[in-house]
Amino acid sequence: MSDAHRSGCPINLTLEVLGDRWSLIVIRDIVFGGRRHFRELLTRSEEGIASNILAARVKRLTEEGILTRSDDPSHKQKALYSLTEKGIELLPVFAAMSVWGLRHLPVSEDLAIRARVLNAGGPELLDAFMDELRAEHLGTPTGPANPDASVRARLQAAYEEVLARQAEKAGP
Amino acid sequence: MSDAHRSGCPINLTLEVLGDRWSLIVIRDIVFGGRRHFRELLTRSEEGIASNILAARVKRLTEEGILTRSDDPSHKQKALYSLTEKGIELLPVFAAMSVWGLRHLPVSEDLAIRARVLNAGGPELLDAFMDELRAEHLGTPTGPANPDASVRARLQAAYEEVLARQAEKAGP
DNA sequence: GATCCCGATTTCATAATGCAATCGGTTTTC
DNA sequence: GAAAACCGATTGCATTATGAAATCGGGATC
Repeated sequence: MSDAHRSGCPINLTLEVLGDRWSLIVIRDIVFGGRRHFRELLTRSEEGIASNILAARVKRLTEEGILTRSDDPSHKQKALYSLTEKGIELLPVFAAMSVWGLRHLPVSEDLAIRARVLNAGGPELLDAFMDELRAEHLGTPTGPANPDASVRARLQAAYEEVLARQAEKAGP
Repeated sequence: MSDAHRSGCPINLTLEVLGDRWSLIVIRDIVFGGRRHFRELLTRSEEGIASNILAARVKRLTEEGILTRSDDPSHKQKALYSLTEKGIELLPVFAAMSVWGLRHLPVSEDLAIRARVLNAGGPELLDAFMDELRAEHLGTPTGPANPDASVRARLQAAYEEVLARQAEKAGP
């Protein structure tokens, strides 16, 4: 990482940090997939990231203050990756990208449902999700009247429902 | 451009199209800078893009349906690049990235002011800007009661005001 | 104590990036 | 009407980033 920036434009600086094919994929899997360990990110990735690329990305994202790395108390050599507030606040970027991809690119229905649900929920659902991530990753005490079903669980349920529907359509 | 996608996830597909250091810079200069010609994009770029990179990007973005290329009637060999609706609808992505960059990265005040103004205007200003871009790039008839000052002109004015203030502070 | 799993690292090939010079053509200048 | 400037690229070449596959040493498991 060079200390010299191409320009001080917010969009440019954001691209210098996240403008590649993998960084946001890794963060997406942590945010939406609930992955916290290296192996989870490596093996349960839709896109099949290579281990050296993943290692480089988590290192870089940690240096950039988007992730933090800590030891998993239950397993001495297991690293636990957590989002920082800086990382959690990428959620609106994901939301905007999802809306665009949903409208203009050939998304598969099963993987698109999460984006659809998240978008349909509006800013309120987005905020609720961010609060949930803060509780999970920062240890922030949960806010007033925590809903019984977490946002991620709701997104996951919607995803699995689509999968089940596709399976039953394909062959009973 | 390979036809095989890594996955059908909206975020992944978006990254496959725009996930590099330059694509969004080029589009940003067209959207916010009003650039329409190759030379303008090449020489008036804050970040100093190389001509071969720019050529590759405008070609790719055209193939992806984000830009269109046409002949400038006033100048036989001048190419005019226009945004498509697909390109115009990247504006919310820029907005989200700007907000994040503004909050978490070392932006320079002069280049940040546009992002601040656009963000302060909320969804209404964003929509107005998108309508303006449609009129400019798609030839769409302007909507009801077109405001006398265009959104881009307002952003530009704010930018120049900051520049002037900085100049006067630096040396009268 | 053999085996498996852990977060990486090494090796090597390919692709992207970046700089400088240049292209064939058009338009402007004097 | 010749010279100069400008147009959107393209080429050649060096450097850097990316990526796939195999592998690492150390702990955990049984």
